[in-house]
Amino acid sequence: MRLSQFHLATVKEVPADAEVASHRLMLRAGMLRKLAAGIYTWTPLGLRVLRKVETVVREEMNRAGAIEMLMPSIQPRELWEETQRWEKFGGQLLKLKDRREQEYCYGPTHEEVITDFARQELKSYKQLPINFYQIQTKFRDEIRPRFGVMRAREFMMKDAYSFHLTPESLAATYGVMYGAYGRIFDRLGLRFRAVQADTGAIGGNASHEFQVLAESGEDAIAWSDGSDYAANVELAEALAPRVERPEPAAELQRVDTPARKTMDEVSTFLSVSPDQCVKTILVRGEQGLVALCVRGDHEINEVKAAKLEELPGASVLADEAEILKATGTRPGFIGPVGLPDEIPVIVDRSAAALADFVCGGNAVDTHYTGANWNRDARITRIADLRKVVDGDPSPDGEGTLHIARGIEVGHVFQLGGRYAEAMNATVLDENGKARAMLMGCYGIGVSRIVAAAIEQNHDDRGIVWPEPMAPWTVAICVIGSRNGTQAQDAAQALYDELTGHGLEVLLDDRGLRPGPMFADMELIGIPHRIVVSERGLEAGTFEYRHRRDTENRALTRAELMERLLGA
RNA sequence: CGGGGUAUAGCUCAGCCUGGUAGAGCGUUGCGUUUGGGACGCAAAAGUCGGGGGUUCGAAUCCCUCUACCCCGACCA
Repeated sequence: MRLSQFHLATVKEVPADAEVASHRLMLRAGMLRKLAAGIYTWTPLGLRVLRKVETVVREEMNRAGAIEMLMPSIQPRELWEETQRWEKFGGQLLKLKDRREQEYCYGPTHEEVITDFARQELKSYKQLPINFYQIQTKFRDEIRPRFGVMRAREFMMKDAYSFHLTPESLAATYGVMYGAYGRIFDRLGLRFRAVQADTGAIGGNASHEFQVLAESGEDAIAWSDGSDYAANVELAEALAPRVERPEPAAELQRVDTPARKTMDEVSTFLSVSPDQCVKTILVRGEQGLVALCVRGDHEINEVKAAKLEELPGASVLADEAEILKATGTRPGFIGPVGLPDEIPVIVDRSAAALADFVCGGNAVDTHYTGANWNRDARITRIADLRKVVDGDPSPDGEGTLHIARGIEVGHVFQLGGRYAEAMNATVLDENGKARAMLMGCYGIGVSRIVAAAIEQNHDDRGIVWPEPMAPWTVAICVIGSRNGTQAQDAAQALYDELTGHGLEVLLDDRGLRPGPMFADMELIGIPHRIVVSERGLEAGTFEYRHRRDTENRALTRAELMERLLGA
């Protein structure tokens, strides 16, 4: 590509509210233009990168035996009623009406559409297993879109759906997809981890997330330094402490703690370490209020809490009025001692191992000290309720957990029978009996990968693309082109030769001064840069510099070819 | 959904508190100089100050309202 014939749209300034590196750099490099909140135009430059990612994904999906297709982005309400997700999916579902008042949504995912397709197309177990995929624009009406395409509302996604007669077949395809995902992120040159994950709104059994490691990531992942265990913190199990609960040694005592509501305030005021305190929160589930207790230095894990049998369905934090009515106190002073009998008290494993602890006094401005389970406070049940923290033992018994941040770029699920059953998608088995199919689903955030790659690969001059994602592999910069055609001719010849070898080359023939030209090439992150100048030509060399280098090196044409084309 | 903020030239922003007829940098156009790390000079084009309403002799500026965008929170007591 001759740059004079392209639309390169780099800019010097970027809005003050572009916070993360990838967002700023994508705007500066002119890959993106914002159209509305969470909705972006991909410029010609941005699209080249997006296509690179798509290509790798497509090749690996095909290699793994998945079959590409394309489903509509607009989906009828009726289909979503069949799985009850028209209501359950929540505010992220963008709903639309046509001129006849028929209702639709813009697809945030395609389980319903593919299952509908499958129930019409697949009739026999002999057609199974089969795995369909598409690469397509999706829309989720995020509460707070941010960080550019990292958390956009409209985004590009690859989604695949497999169909099976048996759990063994599903597990086999799941394994194949898991392997394909690893290859995709390896090929793209990303540092990532596959972690055990919660299945969330989509539902199902086994599930892994593929997380690109980055400080700016919105997800927290727990990994063990003694094994290959890794899990989303939502899922990571917090083991019970190895020590037995000590015998009570202190008297239960009510103490005044005026206006000390938070754990920090209480522990400072009473000079007691937070790990000798119990904090209690009240949540309202479908069956009434439930008290959840964790140690003062721990936090409740909402995903784990939602799985408690005492809290079926949706639950929310109790409001002040409810708390006052049930306990006679306000938030900040709730404790397990003397709670009404009808409120179940679910205690985290670590909190349950405490003796002589501090907890809320169930009266405004008071706490208890010297409280003990059983003697002073009921335990309905002990459960794993808290988020794991750095330094916890690994759930597999090997090593210690650490917390890292990641950007979720892929997610694989074994969905099981849920959707096929709800939508009556069956095939006949060997005995001629109709059986609901089992499903797997496998997503990759194609546009998010572009942002994630930049988070991992940039410096103060701009983007440093992993080669497979770069918009071009080689940039040729011409210096002194106004003074004559010698350098221009040499650059053109070099361009022709490299292009002839199948390289994607960008020839900067804009005739700019060197400063702006180099700055642009570095900003947009082209891996290899060659400078063609009169000076070099006289010496019989070209000037070469890799994007990661800080020094130029003078190479002969042969040396240059060897470097770029391999031996 | 709650709270806060912003909206002024193509872009990034100042001006608003204290009302008096519109500014800067970058970019763009023309001419000249310059040509190895975001050059310089001269000249120029470019804004219904987000929309609507009000107060006032006079509104970018004060008030009301609508819209869009951004930030924080919305389960840690």
